Amino acid sequence: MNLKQLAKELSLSISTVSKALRDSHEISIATKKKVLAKAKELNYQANPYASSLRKQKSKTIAVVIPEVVNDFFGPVINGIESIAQEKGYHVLIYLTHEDMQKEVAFTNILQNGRADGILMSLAEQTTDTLHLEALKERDIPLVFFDRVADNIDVPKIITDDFNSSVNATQHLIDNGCKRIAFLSISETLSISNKRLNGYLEACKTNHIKTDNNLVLYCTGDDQAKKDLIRKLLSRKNRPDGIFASVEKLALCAYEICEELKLNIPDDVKVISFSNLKTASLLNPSLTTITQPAFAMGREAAATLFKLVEKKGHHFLQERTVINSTLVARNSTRLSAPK
Amino acid sequence: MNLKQLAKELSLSISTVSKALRDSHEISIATKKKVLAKAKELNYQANPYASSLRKQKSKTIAVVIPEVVNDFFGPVINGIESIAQEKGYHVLIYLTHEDMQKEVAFTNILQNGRADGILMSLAEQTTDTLHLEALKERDIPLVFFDRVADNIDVPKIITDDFNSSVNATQHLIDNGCKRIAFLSISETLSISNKRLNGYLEACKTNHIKTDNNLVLYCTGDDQAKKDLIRKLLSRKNRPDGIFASVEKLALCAYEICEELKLNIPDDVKVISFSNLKTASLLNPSLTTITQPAFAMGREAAATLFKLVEKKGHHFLQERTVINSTLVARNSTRLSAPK
DNA sequence: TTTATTTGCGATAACGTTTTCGTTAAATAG
DNA sequence: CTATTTAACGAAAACGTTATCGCAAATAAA
Repeated sequence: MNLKQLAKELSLSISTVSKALRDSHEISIATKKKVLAKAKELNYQANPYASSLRKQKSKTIAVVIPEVVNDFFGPVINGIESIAQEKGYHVLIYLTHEDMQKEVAFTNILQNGRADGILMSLAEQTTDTLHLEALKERDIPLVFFDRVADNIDVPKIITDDFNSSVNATQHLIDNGCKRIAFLSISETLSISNKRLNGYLEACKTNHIKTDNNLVLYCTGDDQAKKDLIRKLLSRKNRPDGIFASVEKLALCAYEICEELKLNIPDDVKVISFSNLKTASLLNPSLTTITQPAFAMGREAAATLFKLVEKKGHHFLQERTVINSTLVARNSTRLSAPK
Repeated sequence: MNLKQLAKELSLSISTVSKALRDSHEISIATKKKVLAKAKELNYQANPYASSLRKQKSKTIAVVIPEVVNDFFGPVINGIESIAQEKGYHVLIYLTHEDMQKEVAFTNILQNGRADGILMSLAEQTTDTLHLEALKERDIPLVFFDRVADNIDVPKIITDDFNSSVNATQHLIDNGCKRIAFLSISETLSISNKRLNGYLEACKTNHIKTDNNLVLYCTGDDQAKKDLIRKLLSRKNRPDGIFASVEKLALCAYEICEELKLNIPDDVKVISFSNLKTASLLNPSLTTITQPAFAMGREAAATLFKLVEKKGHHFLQERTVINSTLVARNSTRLSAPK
């Protein structure tokens, strides 16, 4: 069922039917009604590809993220999707699995207009940003969230990584930690470094010794991450506090502690950036810095749509910060003195 | 940058360039090389909408699921996406949020050829299936997974719901439960009923009394679900075992137990269909029936592509069953006799 | 040499929309 | 009563591909 057939059924021209369906003022109300009725009767649906081709707009956005089985990216997608639904947009999803090669491949694919805009959170491994510049050059609307590329001049939706990290570290210190390890995911990612800097700052303020051996860059697969953490916690002078910059690392730490029979929080306290739904049900419940994932998703999508719809293109804030909140639970509870 | 411009640069016709890019045998190797080189140089990317319009194929599949913040649907998406990536397909995602109206809206939208095929898992609330029949009528390839519509004649990827439920119930009984409650999500969904029947069967076999009051249909939002469970666990003759048919209900039960100061597993044992990554880290660790989510996603996608590519259309198995595994943990641990 | 066949390429017609322009007839203005 | 505008519609040209032809020239077969 296409316009041609519909037009024939109505004994009208294609253009009239098309205009009627789009509620053009050129068409009389009477014909509009007839057309609408017939369209509904025959269950006519415009071909999206013909439409997109002609209008050079696809009503589609692309979301490029590292993974989806994740209590941060999941709610972000919810946020994005909720706005997209309101606007009648479609959402394409691309998972990099933390692989920069895939990220590059996706951005290349997305240079051909398949999506009207792109929402993106970088892979751990992403170091250079040529592929992102290419998108910028092609003038494809782009918005980063969470894991942003600082050097690319597009809107970014982030949380207050530095301050949150200061607070998290302070929280560990306040609860008695003297030797705190920081678990990072990347040496290059801006978000990692901001969090690291917050940690370093808080240590400095509190005259806590920082040590390169206490900063772990946990890359690779789960096993590799766990091996690193196991080594850290097996040292003679192991840390008494762990600050995980992402959720997965906190869970790895939990598993290793169980394996090594280390008690959380008595032997080692754990705090993490995390949106884990089950944080309060863990053994022990996990103290988290919870990011406003859903809000970030909504904000990112809303910002992207402003770009796509070219309204005040140049007045968009470069970066939008939505604060995280620290939720203290048992994994950082003050231990009774021995 | 389009074919026309590329052709002009090469002093060739549009059709020659097009064929060269698609590696047609009609074109000499020499020209092919020239064309490929120029295309790479000018970073030419075919317009996907023009292509789709012409070929009546979009290289896109749609995934319609209830939610994404979920340790079952998340891995399923991974599975789907992994196959889609191999095949060079794009993935559209639509979230129903368990709302049948949205499910209907999405299926209507997807009747216009935007996607070459659809993967779907029904919403809790989905009762009638007219919207699904419509898809079938339009001959749009469709594959169900997990939450399937039994009466629609398309391939279905499921787990052994009945047997798994029998085993789960038996596990509770073996560990001392005499009075087991079943938490369901829907009165109509086929998957819910299969799981319920497995539970009923096991109870019958073991001469355990079943009682309508022990079967809870937990619909509505989280609060509503919790209210129902709270009421269940506050009864004078409360159950000593809970079988949650989905993960979320197990988590609600955990929260209510904490609220009511009920000890798991001593006061009440809990088992659940669940793919929770943190199941082993919970307090207490949760006994689960773990579904092969990733494999189901891959299988569903692979099946869909067979339909889309029309190879042996009619020889596809109606239903593919991939077994779940029961992982016993502390939430069902045999309690010491009082 | 003549006749077939193959090789390599170009013109052109779709695919189903949207949109710009005409074109007519009726309504309004002068 | 003419002149001009407006209202309502249709014809046709895009949008960027792909695929079906057609057509030479080159090669092979007779």
